Amino acid sequence: VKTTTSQRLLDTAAKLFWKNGYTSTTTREIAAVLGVQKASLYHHVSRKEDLLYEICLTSLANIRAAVTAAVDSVEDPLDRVRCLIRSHVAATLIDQDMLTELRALSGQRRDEIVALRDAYEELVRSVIAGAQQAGDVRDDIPVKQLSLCLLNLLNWSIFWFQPDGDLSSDQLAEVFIDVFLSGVARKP
Amino acid sequence: VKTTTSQRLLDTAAKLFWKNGYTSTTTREIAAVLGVQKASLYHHVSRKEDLLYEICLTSLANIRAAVTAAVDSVEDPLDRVRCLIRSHVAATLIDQDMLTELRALSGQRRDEIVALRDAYEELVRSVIAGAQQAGDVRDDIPVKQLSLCLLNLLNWSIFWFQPDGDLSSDQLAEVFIDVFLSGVARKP
DNA sequence: GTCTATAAAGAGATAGAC
DNA sequence: GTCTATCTCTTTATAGAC
Repeated sequence: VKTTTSQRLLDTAAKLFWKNGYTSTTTREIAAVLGVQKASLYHHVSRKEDLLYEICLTSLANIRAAVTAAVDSVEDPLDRVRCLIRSHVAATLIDQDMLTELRALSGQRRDEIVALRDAYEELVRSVIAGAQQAGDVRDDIPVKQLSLCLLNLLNWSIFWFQPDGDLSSDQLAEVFIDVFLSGVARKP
Repeated sequence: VKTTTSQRLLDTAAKLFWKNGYTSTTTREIAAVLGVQKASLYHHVSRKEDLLYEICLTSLANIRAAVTAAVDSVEDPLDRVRCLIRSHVAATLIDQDMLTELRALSGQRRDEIVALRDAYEELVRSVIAGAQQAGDVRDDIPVKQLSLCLLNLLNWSIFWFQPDGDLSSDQLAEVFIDVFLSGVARKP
C-alpha cells in the first residue's frame, strides 16, 4: 500500500468526516491535519465534495470485496451467513462506511453511491436466500425483511463501537451471529 | 396541543435537521419554510444551537415517556419486552430521534443529552433484565450486550423506513419482536 | 506540488424601527 | 413579534508565483 499525498488526503478527510460530519469539517481543518496550506488540497481534488465521493466509493468497494471473499470461502449456506456477519462487522467498523454522510452528495453522484449500496444489500439478500433455500433459515419472513433486520443489527454499531472497549469487533460479530440466528428467548 | 410560533419553529427545524442535517440546515431555510424573516427566529431562540438542544430534549423525553407508559401497562416480563419494542419503534420513527446530530451540540449540553440517552438505555436494560430473571430470556449473554443488539436492531430503521412503504411501523415492530426473540434459524 | 494572497459567497447573529 | 438593513466571521474556491 503506497501512501501518496492524495491517499493521505483521503484518509485524513475520511477520519475528520467521520468524527465531525462532512459539513462541519472544513477544508482548513483537513489541510491543518495534513500539514499543508488549504489551497494545496485543490491540486488533488477540485471540490470538497470530491473527497466524500471518493471515500464513499472506495469504502463501499472495500466492504463489498471483503464480504464477497469471506462468503465465497465457504460452502455451507448457514456458514456463509456467519462469514457475512463476521466480515461485514470487521469491514464497517474499520473502513468506516460513510453512509450516514451520503445526503451531502449532490444529484448524480448520490444516486451512484446509493446504487452501489443497493447492490451490496442485494448480495446480503442472496446469502440469506441461499440459507433459506437450504432449509437452514426460516422462510416465513420474506428475505427482504430478514436482510433489513440483519443490516440493522450490524450497522448501528458504528455509533457506539469503540476499538478499545471491552468487546472486540470479532467478539461483537459472534454475539450478532448468536442473536441473529438463535434469538434471545430462552427455549422451553 | 397548541401550536405557538415557537412550537412551529421547533417542528420545522426538526424536520429540516432530520432531512439535511443540523450543520447543513441554514437559519435562512428554516425562516423560509416558516414564512418569516430569519431575524425573527432570534426572538424565539438566541442561537441556532438552542433549536437542536430543545429538539433533542423533547424528543428523548417523548420516547422515554411513551416507552415507560407502554411497558408499565403489562406485567408479564416477556410482554414487557414486546411492548418496549412496539413503543420504541413507533416513537423513534415518528418523533425522529435527533441522536445522529448529537455531536453538533457543544460541551455541557451534549453531555446532558448523552446522559438522558444513557438513562433511557438503562430503562431498556432493566426491561430485558426482568425477562432474564423471569427465565424468559437467555442469560448466557450479558444484559448489556442483549440491549445493544436490540437497540441496534431497532434504531437503524430511521435510515430507511418510509411511512408510505410496504411495511407499516406497526408491522415492522412485529417483525423485530419475532426476529429478536426467536432468531432466524430454522428450528430442527 | 506547494505556497501566499485574495476573491466571492454564505453563514450566524445583531440593531433598531414598527 | 416581526420587519429591514447590516455586521462580522467563516466558508469554499481561485490566481498566480515559486
